[in-house]
Amino acid sequence: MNKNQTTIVSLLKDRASCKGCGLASLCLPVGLVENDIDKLNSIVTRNTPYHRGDMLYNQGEAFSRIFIVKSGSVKAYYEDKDGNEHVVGFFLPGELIGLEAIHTGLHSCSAAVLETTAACEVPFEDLEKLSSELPSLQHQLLRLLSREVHNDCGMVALLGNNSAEERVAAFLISLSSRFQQRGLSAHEFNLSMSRAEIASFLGLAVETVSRTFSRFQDKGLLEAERKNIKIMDIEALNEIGGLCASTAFQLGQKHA
Amino acid sequence: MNKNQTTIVSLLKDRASCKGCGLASLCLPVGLVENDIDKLNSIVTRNTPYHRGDMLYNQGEAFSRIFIVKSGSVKAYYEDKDGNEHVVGFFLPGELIGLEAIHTGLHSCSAAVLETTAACEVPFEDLEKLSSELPSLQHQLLRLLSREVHNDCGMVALLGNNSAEERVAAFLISLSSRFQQRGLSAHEFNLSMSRAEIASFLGLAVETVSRTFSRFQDKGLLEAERKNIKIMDIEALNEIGGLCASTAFQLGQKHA
DNA sequence: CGTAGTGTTGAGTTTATTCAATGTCGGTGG
DNA sequence: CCACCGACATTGAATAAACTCAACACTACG
Repeated sequence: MNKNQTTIVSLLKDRASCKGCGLASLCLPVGLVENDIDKLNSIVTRNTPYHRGDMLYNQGEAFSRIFIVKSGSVKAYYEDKDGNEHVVGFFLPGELIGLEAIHTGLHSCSAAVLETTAACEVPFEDLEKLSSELPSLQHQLLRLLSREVHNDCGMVALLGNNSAEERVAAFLISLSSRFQQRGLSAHEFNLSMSRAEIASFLGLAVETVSRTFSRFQDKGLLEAERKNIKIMDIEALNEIGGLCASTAFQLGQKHA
Repeated sequence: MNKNQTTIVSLLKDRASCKGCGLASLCLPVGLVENDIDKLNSIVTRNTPYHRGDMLYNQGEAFSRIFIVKSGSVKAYYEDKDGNEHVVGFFLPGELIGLEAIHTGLHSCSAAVLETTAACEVPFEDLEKLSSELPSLQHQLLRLLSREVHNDCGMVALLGNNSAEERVAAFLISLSSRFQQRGLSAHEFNLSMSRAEIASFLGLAVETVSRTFSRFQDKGLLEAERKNIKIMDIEALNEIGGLCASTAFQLGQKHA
């Protein structure tokens, strides 16, 4: 991981004015003063918690606002003409949801909450307006969009060229590093998504994901007890999921 | 295709001040007046033509500027630790190159010119500065980044869930529609990329791409004479490469 | 306690891959 | 001008990886 990618959350987490506001992702690492943060705060809505199955938005819906995950997790998925669901990303705390819709003004996928989740929303029009007043906010917004592009490129490379084992390893490493970034354990965590959702995201069959978990377990790389994952040998996983390890690609992570 | 996605190129192509300047993609469909376009022009460098094999930037290099394709084509690819090349996108006229690097400040992939190509470059720092002065330019920049995110989501969905035939069909349809957007024929065009590059991008073996072309030809869907492609039955191809047809996803197209 | 949802495991099949051979185009030099 | 070479493309046959189908296990929840 790049040093200057250090999440803004950690940099701001003890700033009284921003503590727990969920805006950390949008506050530039440097540059946003208290006064600016107040302005940002004023356009943000803090919603009551969402629950498993709640929708942040639906495919085809008009785009008006983006969401920032404060805690919990969300999946983005696309439903094809036959009604099959295809997961295109997972969002963890600090990540932005809905950026794919700016350009058309319509959401091309749906966003569903995976577990009890706190998220705030920002009307995009207001955010855009504020961004032109605050160059550092504009900069951060561009960076977050770019990060998304970057991560998606990594996914394209992974899906295009890697085996089931490599995909699963890369996925686990990505989650691990994202949890670590938020100050959580990099070695033990809970999966909020089902095997089927992981499979869909990685372009594999459920059975293949399950088998791969088992094989990793047999090799002593991890211990998987349903949703609970304990990574025992992160080095070895890194070796297998080499693509993202060897580059700046950070898979599955949708935003900073 | 969405009506309000109409390319800016077409909207601006007979504006004297912007004609052939390559900036059409950045000029907001509405909102940028002559004076603003002059400002934009002043930060843009017009390079002498590039030739097959020329690099716009290399993986790992520091990010400083973005490129806009005026004519020709460019591939973006990522080289893994074993030296294997993985194509992550193709850029056609009007599209922006290098956006993936904003967030880290380093290019995570390389951009190589596929045929004689004209492209201009814009220092990103200047572009960012100008964007905070011109809200409509900021808006357009965000839209272009979002479009990239959107398209990459489509690629993830395609690579994750579709067969070789579906991928190749979707790829051809994407090219066709992009050529059409630029006022070229949607039914007959030249591929500037090799079968190997297509295969890498679609996550297939060269042989599979070749066989798929042959099968489409046998079915009368197209006539492929090496680089020259004639699409005979675009409806049927649309049917096969259904993913992108049924949604707003526009595969492989990196930017507006 | 039973049921539905989710996850795991096994067996056979399918799809795309790999390996290998052959064909075609475009350029270069005799 | 033609022959030759290398890069690229196509085709065939055998292989391997992941998929599908099917059965079974576990857990959670009513």
